[in-house]
Amino acid sequence: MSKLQSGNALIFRVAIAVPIYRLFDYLAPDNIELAKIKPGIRLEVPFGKAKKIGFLVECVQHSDIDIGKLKRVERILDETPLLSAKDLALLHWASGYYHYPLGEVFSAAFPVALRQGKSVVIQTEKHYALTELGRAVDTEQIKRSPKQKSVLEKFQAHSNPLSEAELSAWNQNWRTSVKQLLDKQLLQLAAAGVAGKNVESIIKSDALHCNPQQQAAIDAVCESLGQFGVFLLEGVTGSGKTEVYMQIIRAVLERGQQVLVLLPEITLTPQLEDRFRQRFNVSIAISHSKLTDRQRACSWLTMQRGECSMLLGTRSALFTPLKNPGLIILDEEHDASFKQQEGFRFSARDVAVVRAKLLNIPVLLGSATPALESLQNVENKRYRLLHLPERAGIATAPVLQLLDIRNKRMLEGLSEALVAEMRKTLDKNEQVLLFLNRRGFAPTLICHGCGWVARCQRCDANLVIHYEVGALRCHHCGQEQRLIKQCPACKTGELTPLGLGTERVEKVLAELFPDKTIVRLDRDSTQRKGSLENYLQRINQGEVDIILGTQMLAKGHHFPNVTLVAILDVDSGLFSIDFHAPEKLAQMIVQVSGRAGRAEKPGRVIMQTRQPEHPLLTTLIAQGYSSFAKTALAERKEASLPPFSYQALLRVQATDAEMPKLFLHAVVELAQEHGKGRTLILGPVAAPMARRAGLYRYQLLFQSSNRPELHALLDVLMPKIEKLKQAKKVRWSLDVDPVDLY
DNA sequence: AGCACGCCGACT
DNA sequence: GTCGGCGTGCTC
Repeated sequence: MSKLQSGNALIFRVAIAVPIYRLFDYLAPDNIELAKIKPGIRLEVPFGKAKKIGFLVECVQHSDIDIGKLKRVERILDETPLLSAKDLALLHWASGYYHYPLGEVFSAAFPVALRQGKSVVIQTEKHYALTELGRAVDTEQIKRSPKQKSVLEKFQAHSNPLSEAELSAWNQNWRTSVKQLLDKQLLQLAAAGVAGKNVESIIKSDALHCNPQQQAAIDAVCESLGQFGVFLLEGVTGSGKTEVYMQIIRAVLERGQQVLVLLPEITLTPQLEDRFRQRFNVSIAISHSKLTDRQRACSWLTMQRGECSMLLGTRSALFTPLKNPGLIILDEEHDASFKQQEGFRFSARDVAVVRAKLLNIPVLLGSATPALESLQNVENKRYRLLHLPERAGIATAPVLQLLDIRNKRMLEGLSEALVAEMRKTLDKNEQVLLFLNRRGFAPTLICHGCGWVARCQRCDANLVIHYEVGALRCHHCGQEQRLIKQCPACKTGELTPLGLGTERVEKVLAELFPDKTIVRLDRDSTQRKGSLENYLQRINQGEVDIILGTQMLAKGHHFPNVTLVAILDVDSGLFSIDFHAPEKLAQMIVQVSGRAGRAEKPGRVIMQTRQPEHPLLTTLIAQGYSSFAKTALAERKEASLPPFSYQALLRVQATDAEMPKLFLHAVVELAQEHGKGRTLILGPVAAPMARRAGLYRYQLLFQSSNRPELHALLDVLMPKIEKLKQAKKVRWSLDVDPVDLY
């Protein structure tokens, strides 16, 4: 009976956001207009006991499941798909490449509200504009309400409407004032600014003059508008990358097309946003994790509808649909935060390239320190290199030098030579920036009497001393306990802090330079909202003499008054088991050195090292990043490491100490049954930190010189891994093209 | 992932 | 005698 019916039944194949490597078949709803049913539309379907939102993948005539057992689609949520056929193809590709369930990939592409099935007519963001009255009124007339006055001045300073997001970015408490100004008819609701074709309406302020290399880069990308091409824009800090971006963006906007700009971190969005807003007269949508779901949904929808021509966002904004795509820019393309580190572990850089290919548009990758993969792609002629070799204007590049600290007396991580250099700089009323990538006071608390060390209960790691809050903290699981005074093992020995953290350096700096203002910038000192901005402002106003900080200093912020940068402990990056470490270290050194100096006051970078002959350091200093990259790539090739081979890392963790290993042994067995071809299977081995947050961790590395072969093996393996009985007792995930191996 | 079903310890 | 622990299995 069911077989007879199956001949003409209409079946929907649906992707649902569950961690299952399979689609689900449903009976089509009754009375549907088949012409309107397109892949990508959202559906509400019964799933187990609950209802879920699914995405239509295809309509078919036949199901492998007995037709009598199929449930019926409850509701069709979209008239038309929210994603284009090309973007749907992108999601299919990503699901296949990252071996991640299609439903989850779809889910990641949609904003929260839409993946929960909300209607697309949801509140789009309101925009406000001055009325005629508001334009004409003198703000002095309302000086008795200073908040309203400042809001009105904000509007008068901008010629175009302001969105809720822009107002929130400017001042958190704008709503009351705006409401009062609306009541006074000084403000009105406005339509969002749409990209015009007319030049006057796009450009607000003039372009800067470009040097020939900048112009060549602009021309190269502009000639490629309307077709696929990958451009790697390599230029040091101050070489004028942003100006190149803006002039290309202008050309795209003039074609009436949209631009997607991706940045690695939220802290960098306001800076670029400001520069874009000063230049362009179009509305700019923003999308990053610090915005509310509603704000993100709004950005997504306005781009999808073509109501906005520019989107500035982080990794997760990559999948935002574009009604009229023209260009993708990915700034700081080497940055590891473009790789999602849990769940759907995609690389925004690599997916952006595939997306540009599908959309037939150019993609522009920018960096002062390109990823080795990207440089190899230049070598392969897959990417085209656009080089900006000098600092724009008259700025000169900082000088890098090694400071040999072997057998030198050290004062809490500072050599006498460095302190002397700091004094010289400070005496000239210039600022000093010290870089140490370890927060807290000291990374180890050891007993001088018996050798006991404060260890984390839940991780294979030492607890870090945080004197300021009187605590011992684990930087891996967040566990915290009171700082103890007496050794719990021998009860007699003296507890001594071992090693160096920013708190400790701050303390010694205060002793060495009692009359100088010191600011420490790390995760602990900038936790309060707005405090980083506050410090940065004080630094650039010259109220600060010495800046001390971690990784967070390496990105984006520029300190023109800093003329001396010191990297206190460059050696800790030289000896890592991860083959990516030298690349990361070189990038960090170049990025940090880019923070300093300006035209008339060039910066100097001192690196304290006990490895002054280390080839990484000497090559980087004597010949620059490009030469370092060549050497590093040659080493990778010699060792058959990426990008000369392809990797996927299977990670496992469990509360049970033995299960992860047993699970991976079962996986190896599966792979052997299937014939692994030329793919190497390395492991199982314990993860470099074998226990973390109470979980035991193991991993298995797949590596092949042939990418299709590797993926063919994973294609067969994944559904089988999912069905392994051991799989239910562990948490496992596959990381394709891993960027850190632990 | 959720959410049920299903067999073994401390409670009104 | 039940409430509920989380082991195991399933979702079209």
